[in-house]
Amino acid sequence: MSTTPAPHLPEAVLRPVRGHHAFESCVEQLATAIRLGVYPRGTTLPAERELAERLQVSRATLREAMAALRQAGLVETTRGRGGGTVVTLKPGLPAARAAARTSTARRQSWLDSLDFRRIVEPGAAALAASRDLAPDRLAQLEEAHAEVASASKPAEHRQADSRFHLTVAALTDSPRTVEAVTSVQATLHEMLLAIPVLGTNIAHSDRQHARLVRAIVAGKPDLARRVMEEHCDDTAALLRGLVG
Amino acid sequence: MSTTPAPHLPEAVLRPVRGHHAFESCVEQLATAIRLGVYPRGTTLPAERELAERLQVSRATLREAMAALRQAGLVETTRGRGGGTVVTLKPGLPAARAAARTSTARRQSWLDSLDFRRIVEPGAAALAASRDLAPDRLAQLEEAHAEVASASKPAEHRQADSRFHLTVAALTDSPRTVEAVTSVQATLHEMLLAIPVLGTNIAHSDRQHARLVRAIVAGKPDLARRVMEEHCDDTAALLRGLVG
DNA sequence: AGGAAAAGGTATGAACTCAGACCAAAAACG
DNA sequence: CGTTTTTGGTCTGAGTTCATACCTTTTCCT
Repeated sequence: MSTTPAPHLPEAVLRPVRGHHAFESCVEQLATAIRLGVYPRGTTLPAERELAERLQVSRATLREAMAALRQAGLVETTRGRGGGTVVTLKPGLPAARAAARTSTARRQSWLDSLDFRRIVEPGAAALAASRDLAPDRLAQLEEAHAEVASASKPAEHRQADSRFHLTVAALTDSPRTVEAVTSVQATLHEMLLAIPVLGTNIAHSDRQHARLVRAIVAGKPDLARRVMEEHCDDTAALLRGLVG
Repeated sequence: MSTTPAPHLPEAVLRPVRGHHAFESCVEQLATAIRLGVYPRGTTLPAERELAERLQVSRATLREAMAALRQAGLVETTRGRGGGTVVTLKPGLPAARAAARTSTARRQSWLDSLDFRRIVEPGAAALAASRDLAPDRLAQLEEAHAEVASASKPAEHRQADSRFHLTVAALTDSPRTVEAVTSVQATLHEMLLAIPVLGTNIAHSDRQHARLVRAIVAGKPDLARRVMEEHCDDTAALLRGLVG
């Protein structure tokens, strides 16, 4: 009477429920935002009550997360009006390297991210280019690009690059797209910190960014997608060679 | 000393931590899998212990979710060896319609899903077409397509259609892609249940499915992507007109 | 018939999370 | 200079979730 469904779908569809330990999710999100440069060194995070509201957790839980960030040396906190929690992390080195040898599972997840990125970021670029963007939004894009091009130290360049990609995603006005790109950039950031940086790669990458900005500003979705695809392919080739 | 970051990124990047109430996430995932036809009527769900393992929750929590599904009339449970939990939901009507008028937030989320889908599903189709697929995987695809084409009642067709799209996603072997498509299909399913079905649309849709299958089997990523884009655009136009 | 195995059903104590109220410090404001 | 306001720090009781046992029912196999 009871049959079994074709096995390939259930296996693929059911995924672990994440978010036990709400405070871990908070730490992960905040640490990611800080490492990707959404909150650069020296900036102040939103007040605890506001952050708790945004992340939809109780302040108690958020504070645990903050304590963890503090202990990890990512932020420092001062009390009283005008106080708050300030980012102190220097962009380069820290954390993440701890798990020295990358496990097989980790590697699988990394490679998966490269595939997913190749879908999501070009799609986001095309969607952004198809939007009718107000001048101030285009200015955000140009500024993000200028920051990447002008970054001197590799670590700063890395953060500026993440910010640039997130800015492109934000131009889509699509929350789910932004979420996907954020997630992908977090993994990518992790991978890039694990390999040496090459000046040639950075220069090459910057040229692609410039082309991408032009395509988006000109409102050419197909071109924007192709440029971003090329960009993803180049990064992926580099990473697959060095971590795969 | 403490500056504030450019405002557009934090706003976009920080998203609510989901998964308070682990059992709600379980209910959502299982109900979605059942409604999308991953577990069609009459099939048996995996044993509680196995499901708990898969979803990474305790059995206690999973059982609460099962109780909810049981109470909602989606499943029935029998004890003892050979027993288990069987899907009893008839594909068509139930649930979801409760929230009659769609709130503005809901509508926003729906429109966002259409944008995100237009990125993810064509990307998944292209990736699937670029894989070197074993014959049995192609057979899964052909079978899923045959099920869509041969479904007589609209409700069954709807489930078969979801299964077809999930099968395409599964061919990518990319967990994150499958997750994205699953999520998108869940929202889409909800939307499609809220509008009347038209025979012409179904026939049109089936032709696009057929073209898609040919493109994937032939290993033509660009073609597969274009076909899927067209398919998404057509559905989106229909839905935007009827729910927007 | 009689066990072994597989499935759901039950129970318990520890840990986590929540909401809300309240305290303390420090800057801004009049 | 003192009051107000903003911000982090603290506490508490109720509700969830977890891990880990153990029990009951039913079927399959010898």
